[in-house]
Amino acid sequence: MSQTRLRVRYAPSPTGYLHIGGLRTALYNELLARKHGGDFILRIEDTDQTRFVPGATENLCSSLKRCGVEANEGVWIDDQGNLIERGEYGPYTQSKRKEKHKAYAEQLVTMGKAYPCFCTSERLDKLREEQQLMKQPTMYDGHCRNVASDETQRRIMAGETYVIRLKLPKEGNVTIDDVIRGQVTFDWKLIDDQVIIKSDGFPTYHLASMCDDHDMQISHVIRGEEWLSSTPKHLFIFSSFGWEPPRFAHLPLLLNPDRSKLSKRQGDVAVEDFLEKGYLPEALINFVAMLGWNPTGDREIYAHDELRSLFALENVNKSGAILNLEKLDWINEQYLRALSENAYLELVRPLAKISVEDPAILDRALLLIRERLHRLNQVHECISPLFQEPNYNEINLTWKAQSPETAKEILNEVRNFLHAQSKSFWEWGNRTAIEQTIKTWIAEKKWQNGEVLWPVRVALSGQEKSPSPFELLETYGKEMSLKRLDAAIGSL
RNA sequence: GGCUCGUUCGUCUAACGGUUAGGACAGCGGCUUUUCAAGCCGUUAACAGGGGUUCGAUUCCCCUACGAGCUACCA
Repeated sequence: MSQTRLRVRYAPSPTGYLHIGGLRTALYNELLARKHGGDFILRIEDTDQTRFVPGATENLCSSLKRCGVEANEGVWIDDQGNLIERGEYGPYTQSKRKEKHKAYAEQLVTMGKAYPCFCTSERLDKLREEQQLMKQPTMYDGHCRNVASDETQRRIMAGETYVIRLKLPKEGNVTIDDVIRGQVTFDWKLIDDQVIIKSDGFPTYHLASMCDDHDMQISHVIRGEEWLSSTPKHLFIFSSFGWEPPRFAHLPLLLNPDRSKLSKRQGDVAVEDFLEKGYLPEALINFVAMLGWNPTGDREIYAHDELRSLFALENVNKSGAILNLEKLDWINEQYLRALSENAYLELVRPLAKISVEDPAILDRALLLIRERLHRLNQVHECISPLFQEPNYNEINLTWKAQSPETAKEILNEVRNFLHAQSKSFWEWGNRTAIEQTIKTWIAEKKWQNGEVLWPVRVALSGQEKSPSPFELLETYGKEMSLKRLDAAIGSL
């Protein structure tokens, strides 16, 4: 086998957003390319004019970019949001290659590997109906397969609309050698004479994609399992031209909880929605990479670069995977915690969406809630209770059977004790010392921790469930802490 | 209906003929503890079924069941 350069491609259609399954396909392509020092190409397959969505290509590119799955060739979005193409095998937008496809199709016709078909869609519909009624396989009946070439010439000249279909063998079989699935065999007679040029002159996926793959010297076609059964047609195109086909690798599907093909109806599938919900791109990549493949089975967290060096296409699973969103949350937490304080704060500050007089206090609070966060979109709901004006009538300031009088008395003593503390007591980072000082003092007073700490904590947070009083004191500082204690005392 | 693919704890997975079938998430229990969260420790839980091949099958082969994909002038 010739020693060709490894070149892979991700080739989505611009019909909307980047699907989470598409992200995984793109990622596996990218991982393989990076692992072997090959090329990863992004090609846009926009041959279906009826499904084209304006802005979809930009969206696709920017979602990929945000996730760090970047092609080194093909369609690319620059920092200004402009689409550009780079590389020697362009154009990388399929509609711009229409003439090449048409020429290839005509070449197939002259070679006797394809033929023009004049059947109307009405005839085809009727045919399919009849076949279904008779429980026959629904296939094109070959009506135009053997029309004499001078007649087809005449009808084309007469302006009849037509499509071009592949003239597939009627006997024998093909076997494809899939990197992931091994050998898969199909009978030719069960494969339909696929349309390769539509009546609007545009090629279908089958022709366009394979010709482009050849022209762009793609060495491995890594795509979803839904393509497995059309691979024989693709192989036929390659062999008709005498081209060496790429290796094929069909990835298992991503599934809904009911095991059907993952769809929008059953939850989020758009990468941008996941990002919007506050999953970190690195976490999403990590998650999606583990859906169908794991380098060892005893580790869950892998950085993108590690994946690049460990990836092995032949070890990808054969069976589909349901998304375990709880695990995604967990992975996201791991990444959230691994962030440096500054990186975390910069990410999270704009999401607090509350106004706090002292920005330093807000930062401290943001750090305080970090370990309670699963997703970034929870920042606001987590942080805002800490800055709401407490309403002490709605919550229980007393611990267990404690009387309000006792609570009030204790809070008063705590207030005075705290008031008397030196400036260094209130410094950020002093949490452990704060705890120690207070606990020692409680012990000296012969109090129980609970009868002091519950009222203090509730007075500070205004919540029955909250971070510890020590953390709150450290976060709020002297002024805010005393203010809240006073307010609580006043309410009792 | 036809063709094709798939099937290890609820979920994601490890195992490439010999293991008490491992890990992770979730669940459950405990510890810690002023509450919650986190953390730590422990624990429940799987080879779809039946035939082969083999000294030995989760692993290889066949059948069945179930699930899925495809069956367009969509990709």
